[in-house]
Amino acid sequence: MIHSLPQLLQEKGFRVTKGRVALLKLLETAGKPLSVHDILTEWKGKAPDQATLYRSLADLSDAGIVHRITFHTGTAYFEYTPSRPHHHHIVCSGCGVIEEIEECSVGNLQKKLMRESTQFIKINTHTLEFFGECKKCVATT
Amino acid sequence: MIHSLPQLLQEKGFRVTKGRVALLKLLETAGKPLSVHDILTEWKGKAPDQATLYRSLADLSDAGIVHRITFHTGTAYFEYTPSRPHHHHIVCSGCGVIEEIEECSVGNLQKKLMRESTQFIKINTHTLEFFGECKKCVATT
DNA sequence: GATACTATTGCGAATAACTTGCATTAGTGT
DNA sequence: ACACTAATGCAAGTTATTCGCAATAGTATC
Repeated sequence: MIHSLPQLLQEKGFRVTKGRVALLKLLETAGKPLSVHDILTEWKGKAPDQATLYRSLADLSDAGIVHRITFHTGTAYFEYTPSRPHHHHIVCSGCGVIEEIEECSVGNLQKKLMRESTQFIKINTHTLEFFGECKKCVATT
Repeated sequence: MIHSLPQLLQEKGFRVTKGRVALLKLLETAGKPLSVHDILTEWKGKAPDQATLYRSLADLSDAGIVHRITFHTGTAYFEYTPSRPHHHHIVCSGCGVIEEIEECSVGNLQKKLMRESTQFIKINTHTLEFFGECKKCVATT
């Protein structure tokens, strides 16, 4: 870890509050995307208000410290980004377990699109998610 | 068009109702993904109840006649599938305009994942969406 | 350390997207 | 024409997320 979490917040111009440090620590430790619901239950009693949570996540997301993903269910998940580079996921349609995929092979396609598109000039980002069934769920079907 | 819309419904075991035929026709004619909100406003007065709409779309989606996509905003969009093969989209972050992408280069990655994943045995589908800025929006920024 | 300035928080209510229960309507096969 | 049940409409409920506003707590300055 290059920066401490408080440093990271400070550098991005945020105030170093207990809540935000704890939120980042939680996301960092989780090592997988968490939904707001996940975060609230993980935190039990001492959880911040959900409005605060949404606002914090929005701010941190704008600053690039966390990454917001939306799976096909439509609910948002958040990941701590500094420690992990661009990557994607496979989600199990049965139990919802998420596996991380390091490889991303869409770079070339993206370049090609930018050259060929009639309407688009700039492509900022992309999402790529796979859906399937994990061993457990295949076994119980 | 190989099948008429009523035939299509019938073959999949659905009843041929005015509403569902009209819904399919709307989606087919639109030629782009529509949200439930889009559909309701497009239809103005004679629109079906939204509960009916959601139920119909779920049924048609299960039957593979329409395809459900979720962009990063979290709201669901629906496309008429029979006339168009597997494809993806670029969405403009400014105005929301959607362009279709024919090419899909993730087949190899998907095969590789299935071989290498420790948890996943089966991959059913994937989503790939690009986000960027269209000419108009780049110009006005 | 006291003070001022404003980002951040908590609380309550509001909104958007979607779902469910149940009685009614309308396709479908006989 | 009749029976059977899928499909619909209506009202209410749920879940995810946002907003307004007053209270609180970092931060910089003195």
